[in-house]
Amino acid sequence: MSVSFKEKVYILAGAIPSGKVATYGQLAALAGNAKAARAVGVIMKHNHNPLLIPCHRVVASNGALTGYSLGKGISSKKELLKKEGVVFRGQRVNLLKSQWKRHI
DNA sequence: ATTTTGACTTAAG
DNA sequence: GCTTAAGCCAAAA
Repeated sequence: MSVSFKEKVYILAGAIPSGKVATYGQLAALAGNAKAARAVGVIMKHNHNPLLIPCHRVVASNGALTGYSLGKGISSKKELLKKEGVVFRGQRVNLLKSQWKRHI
């Protein structure tokens, strides 16, 4: 393959529209390996393009906000998502309404 | 080349 | 709903 797994993840992450969120597992699956969700997390942490890669739109499968390397971390991430219109259910994101569904 | 790590996920109690 | 345990993968050291 021409592009590495992480490059696909970057591309996919960058394709997440505003107001929507995707799970690590989802990105991993779209990137080619549904079981590489962990790797996706590591990649996100190591990412160096926060402007091109809205990693704040990537959440855990249960809708919880796990990590964030910018601002105040989770707090900043949550506020940012809220601002974008993502539906929150308390401390977690309502994936039923705000999960990004890629147009196959 | 090998080992460690980590922003995950699912299953079970 | 929360905690514990185990599985699985790619990237970094």
